[in-house]
Amino acid sequence: MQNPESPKYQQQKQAAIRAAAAVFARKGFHGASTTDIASEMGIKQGSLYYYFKSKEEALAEVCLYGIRDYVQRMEEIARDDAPFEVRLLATVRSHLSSYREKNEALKVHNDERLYLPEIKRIKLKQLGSHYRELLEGIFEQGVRDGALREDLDCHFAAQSVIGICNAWGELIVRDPRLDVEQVITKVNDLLLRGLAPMGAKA
Amino acid sequence: MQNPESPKYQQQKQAAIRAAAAVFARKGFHGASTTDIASEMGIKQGSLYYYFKSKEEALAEVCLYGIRDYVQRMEEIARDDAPFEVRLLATVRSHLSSYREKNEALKVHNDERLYLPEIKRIKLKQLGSHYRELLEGIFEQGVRDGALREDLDCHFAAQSVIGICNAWGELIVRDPRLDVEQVITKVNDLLLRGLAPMGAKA
Amino acid sequence: MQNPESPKYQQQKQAAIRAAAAVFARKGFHGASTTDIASEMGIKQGSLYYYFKSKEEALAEVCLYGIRDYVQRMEEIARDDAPFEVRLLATVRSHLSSYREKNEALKVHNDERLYLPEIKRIKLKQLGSHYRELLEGIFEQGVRDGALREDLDCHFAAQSVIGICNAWGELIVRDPRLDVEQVITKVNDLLLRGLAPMGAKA
Amino acid sequence: MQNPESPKYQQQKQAAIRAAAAVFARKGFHGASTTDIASEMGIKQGSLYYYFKSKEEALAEVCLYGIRDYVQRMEEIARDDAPFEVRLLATVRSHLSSYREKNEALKVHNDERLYLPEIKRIKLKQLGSHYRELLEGIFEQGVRDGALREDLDCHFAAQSVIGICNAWGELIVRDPRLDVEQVITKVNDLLLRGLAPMGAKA
DNA sequence: AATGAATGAGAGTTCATTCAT
DNA sequence: TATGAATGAACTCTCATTCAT
Repeated sequence: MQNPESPKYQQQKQAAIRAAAAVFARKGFHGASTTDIASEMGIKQGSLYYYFKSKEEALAEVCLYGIRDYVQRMEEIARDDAPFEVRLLATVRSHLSSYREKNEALKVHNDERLYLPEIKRIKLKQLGSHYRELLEGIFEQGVRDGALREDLDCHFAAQSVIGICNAWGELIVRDPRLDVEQVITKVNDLLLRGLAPMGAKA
Repeated sequence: MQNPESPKYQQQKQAAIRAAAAVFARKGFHGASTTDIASEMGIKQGSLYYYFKSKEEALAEVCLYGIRDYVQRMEEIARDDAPFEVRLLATVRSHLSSYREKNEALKVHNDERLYLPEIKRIKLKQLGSHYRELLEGIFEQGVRDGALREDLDCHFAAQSVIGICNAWGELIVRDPRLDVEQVITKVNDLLLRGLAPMGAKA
Repeated sequence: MQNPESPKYQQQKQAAIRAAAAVFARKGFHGASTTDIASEMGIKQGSLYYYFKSKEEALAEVCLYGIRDYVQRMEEIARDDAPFEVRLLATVRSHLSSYREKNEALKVHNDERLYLPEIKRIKLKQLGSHYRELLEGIFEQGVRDGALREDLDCHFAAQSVIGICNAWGELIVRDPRLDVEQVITKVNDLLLRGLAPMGAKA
Repeated sequence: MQNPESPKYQQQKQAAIRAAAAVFARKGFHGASTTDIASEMGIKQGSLYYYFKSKEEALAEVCLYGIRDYVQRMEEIARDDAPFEVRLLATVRSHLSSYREKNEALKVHNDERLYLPEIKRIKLKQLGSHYRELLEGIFEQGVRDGALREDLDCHFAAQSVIGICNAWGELIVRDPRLDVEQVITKVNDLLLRGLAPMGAKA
């Protein structure tokens, strides 16, 4: 809207995005009202429109906010030259701790982004694809290094990692008592070694 | 509401549930209107109330419908006395083919059931817990049989299986070209053996 | 909306259009609220949307209603093979009595139609142009017959007739005590003979 | 509000009135927003209230501005001792060139003044009546001088002149290519001599 | 002299729900 | 068994207005 440099404005806008994320995560996009969001951040409903042009735009901004540094962290992991096991663990940790540490924006991105019109989803799609490609690259490297099976379907593997992390992410969000670090370890272990005992036949 | 035994009524009621499932899956509970549901089944909006007392009840019935025979199939699998590998595969197959074969009700159960008031969710919770417990039982049996690692956290494992199946289920629903049988095989394999090559150190 | 054949629906829709016309005439399009319109026709605000998709559509329908038989009457006058003086009088009479007899829709058309988006104004434009062309045709015939000056600018004349009639129309609407028949006579006379005495030099 | 004498203030106030006139003319009183007006004059919305106590007051000032020197010019014409034909032409010219030369305030006065509360319209009414009376006086003088028909209804004539001028005024505002001087001539001629050929019977 | 920020009232619109028929 | 008609509450969004700075 106005002077987007004003620090006060920037700060409030951030608060608005976080409030929207919290409410969307709790009630879903259509189930959440702008009154909910406004009162979550302690202003009146009409004032919300000082920060968002529309409820839909609020969703767009939350989704972007949710996925942005999630992708960025993956870029760092991909850039890093560590062995596969380290990078997988980093990936799982980054993904799962997003759900606990930061806020609910990632969950909102996963669950509600489809309610955005195609055109507002382009950027999100790019980021999502980018994430998956980076992850696939890590898997391909893992195959070359012998850290993964030769016949691995890297696309399938990447989707599965994302899927299982999102599933546990939801559980983490819903149950605040869950020990995230422990979940991270177990997910990582499951992904690497599966459930069967070592040396079991295929 | 009268004559709820009449076969015509039963038949239309089923159609109503399926229509609601389709629409809820597509637009979410709050995003779907009763007009959407009615027109999906080819009747007028007001007529819906002949089959559902309220929109919320429609959701409840869809969720129940979605999870009921999903649980039932799990009961059959659990009752069966097959080796663990067979039962895991059966579980994954049952779960994933639900998404393709039957209808969208399971997805609706997963994504929208939280919008039901606590009281209408009791039955669903029971069924869900029952499912998880059956699955955990299968895992425990697998541990005893030596088909799974001794130190396996069976609760974690069950949740993970459910999570990864739901994740792939969403992908299956969204992309009709996916080869479900292939996904089943790969998911099953990933769960059993993980991504690392055989004989890799822990 | 629904079965547009239902006589009840048609009847109520007419009432809605007339109510909207009255309110728009009184308060202008932007100054009128849908609550005003609804209460003018004795229903609740939300129910208005059973008859109009939007307030804007209500305006469109009022305008169309206002101009439609106004044009139609002009077509009859144009078709008729009467001498010019008769047809001019008929035109003025038709135009001015519209304002008194029928309703406020013509005034709304004149004053508010510009608030419609271009696309909803096409039909109105056609009708308006048609009206003016018919009137110009009458003037051209009058020139040929010698009832009008040879050098008359028929386009100018038509616009002027329309303009002066609309101006008196507004006065008629605003002041119910005005004797319309007398106004008709005087306007007709002014148009034909002007203000100057007979035989005055140009 | 302080220092209303400061020349800068006076200048900006004039700009505000002109901006409001332009916007009201384009969108109507209710259709125009204070943001529109502010941005038309290049300031921010809140700053408008430095010049107007309220939007309604802005309308009042625009109307007054629009009609004031319109009346004043009429006073000059009335004071002048010219023959009737000269004064009529001067009247028409003054009225129509207002629409082109000055600004949109006169149109706003004509179309929107009724949205002012009775009390704020008193002054306008006085001015309008004064104008009409002056014009009627001119007509009465014309009758006495033999420049007009003996039986002329001067009130009717004055209203008609005003009406036809306003009608053409709207056309002038809407179509910038119209040759105003030509319209003036033709309107004047129509008023004086009517449409019929010289010497036609009544 | 002007603005950024906020507000509260009211707008148009949608929609779950009811009910006579 | 189904529908047309209506309703009232909730919702998103706009906007005139205020005021500290």
